[in-house]
Amino acid sequence: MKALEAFEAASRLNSFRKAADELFLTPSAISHRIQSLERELGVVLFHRAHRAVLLTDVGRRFAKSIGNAFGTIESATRDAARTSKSDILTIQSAPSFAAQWLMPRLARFDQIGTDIDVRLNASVDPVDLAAGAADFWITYGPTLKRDGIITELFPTETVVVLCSPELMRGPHPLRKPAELSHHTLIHSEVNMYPWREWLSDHPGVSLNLDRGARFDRSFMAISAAVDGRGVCLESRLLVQRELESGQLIMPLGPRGGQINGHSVSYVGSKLSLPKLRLFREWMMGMLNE
Amino acid sequence: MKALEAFEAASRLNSFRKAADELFLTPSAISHRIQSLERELGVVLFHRAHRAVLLTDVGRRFAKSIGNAFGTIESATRDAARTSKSDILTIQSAPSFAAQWLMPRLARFDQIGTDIDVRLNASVDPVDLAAGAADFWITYGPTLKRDGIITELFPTETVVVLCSPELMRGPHPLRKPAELSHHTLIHSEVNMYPWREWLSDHPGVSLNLDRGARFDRSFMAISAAVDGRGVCLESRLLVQRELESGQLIMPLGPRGGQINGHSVSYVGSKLSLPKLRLFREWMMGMLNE
DNA sequence: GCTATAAGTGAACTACATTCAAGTATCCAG
DNA sequence: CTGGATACTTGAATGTAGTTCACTTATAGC
Repeated sequence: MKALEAFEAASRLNSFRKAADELFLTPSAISHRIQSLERELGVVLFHRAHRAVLLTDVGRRFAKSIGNAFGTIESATRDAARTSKSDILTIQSAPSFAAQWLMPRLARFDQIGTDIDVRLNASVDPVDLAAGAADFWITYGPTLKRDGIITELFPTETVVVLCSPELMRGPHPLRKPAELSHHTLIHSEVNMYPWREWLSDHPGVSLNLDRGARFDRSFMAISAAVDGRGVCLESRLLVQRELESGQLIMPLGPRGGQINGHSVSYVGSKLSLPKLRLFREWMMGMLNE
Repeated sequence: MKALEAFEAASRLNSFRKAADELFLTPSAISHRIQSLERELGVVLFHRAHRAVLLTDVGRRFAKSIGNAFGTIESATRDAARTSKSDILTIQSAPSFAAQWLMPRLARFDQIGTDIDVRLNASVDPVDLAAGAADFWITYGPTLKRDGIITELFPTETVVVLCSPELMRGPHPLRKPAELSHHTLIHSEVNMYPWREWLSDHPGVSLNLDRGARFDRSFMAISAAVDGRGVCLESRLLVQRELESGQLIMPLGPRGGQINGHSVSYVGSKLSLPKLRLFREWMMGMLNE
């Protein structure tokens, strides 16, 4: 093994002395190494001439292969060394969950010392888990079953009415469902529990569902509500941060419509990989907190 | 370096214990080696789980490259080890010189301990020395100069009349040139000193040049003479063996026509290769003996 | 809860590679 | 032609790096 190292250098430099210099050894060491290699192979690798060494035919062929091998080893070593984390975990997530839940918590995952680098793609595009396009796929809404793919539902989410605390200090503080009529409704178009559903759970309240702002992403609706532009109806899962910081409040209380919106899918057999198991465990733990 | 060996085995077998068994070491040694490799690279290569190890992402990538590199090293080692001689020297030679001079002497060249394997092609086809089709090209007759190609003339050859000793015991022993008329002439068609030339060097002798056997290769003419089928006119260079063994004699004495028939060509710059220099020296030495 | 297995740790040892010193061979300069 | 310089070889002495050992930790199966 070490003999090969010496041979590689000596064959490249056509000199034991130069090889010795390169490997910070004495020429004697190179000579010993090459000799042991020649003994092992039963073949003369160098012609010892004048005051130089010259490769034999086998030596030249051997040097070529060994040179290649050392090249790949070197580049592989460089590649490995410049990597910081050992594992890369790719997550494709529904944009709102990514923005509202994952992103704020990912820093904490980095800090539990797992040496895993998380790549987060926020997109609604379908992803081919089996092909390895991502390790986890977090979706909102119904999912389809596939062979080998495990889909786990998130804990049941509660959809509540949310608004900025500023709004309570305005001319029409919101204390009862009926008072919603004084406020701008913020609609999330893909929401599984939209204002229409809310209305049917609150008979006696009448609202004009045509007015208000419409967004196709929940995180935009939430952002609008934080800005005081109206009242939104979103899952508490997505607004934990805003509730904790006081940017949003639940004017009609913490109760609300129950939905099973989010789920996470992954290739079942890949759960043996530590990076998958660790992340799944961490995320499920956080979700159930 | 040794760490890579351990890593290669461990990654392939997914177990330190099995890697240890394969390398005739203790699992502890593998553990130390892998750890030093991980320290060097600054990257975790294996997840240590339960009672097994599992490659990380970088580990897997690294293992792939290292595996390839070890594969080429192994096959190169096998190739080199199954070679017997270190160098292969390819000679293309005029057929008669190959058969009559080279072949009988090559065994002696093998025995001077140069670790060179000689491949001999007996053919009159032109050979592209510059392209490495052969190391030496031995030709008979005129040669053309080319850039970088050195052509050395052989020592002057003497062309003599030759016949089987049997012929001397027949009804017409051959003692004077004029007595040739009683014998069958054997013609070598490519000969530079044919019977016609011999005749003009021996005025007063008359021979019918149309009769007799004709061969396009000297070695066939010589063989015919050995078989007692007639008298041939060949270079002493090609019949040394037959003269020594007594299969042929020079009935009219050792003097004869002087020609410069054979020459050897080679790429000048390749003479620095020991195999070329050694063979050229050996052959020139033998020719001048 | 107990046993068996696999890997991790740190100290002690040992073997092997390296160095050292002397030798050989070749080349070049005076 | 002689003497110095260079490059590799050789064999013994040395020193370090890699291995083993004894023990620990952790997990899985019974």
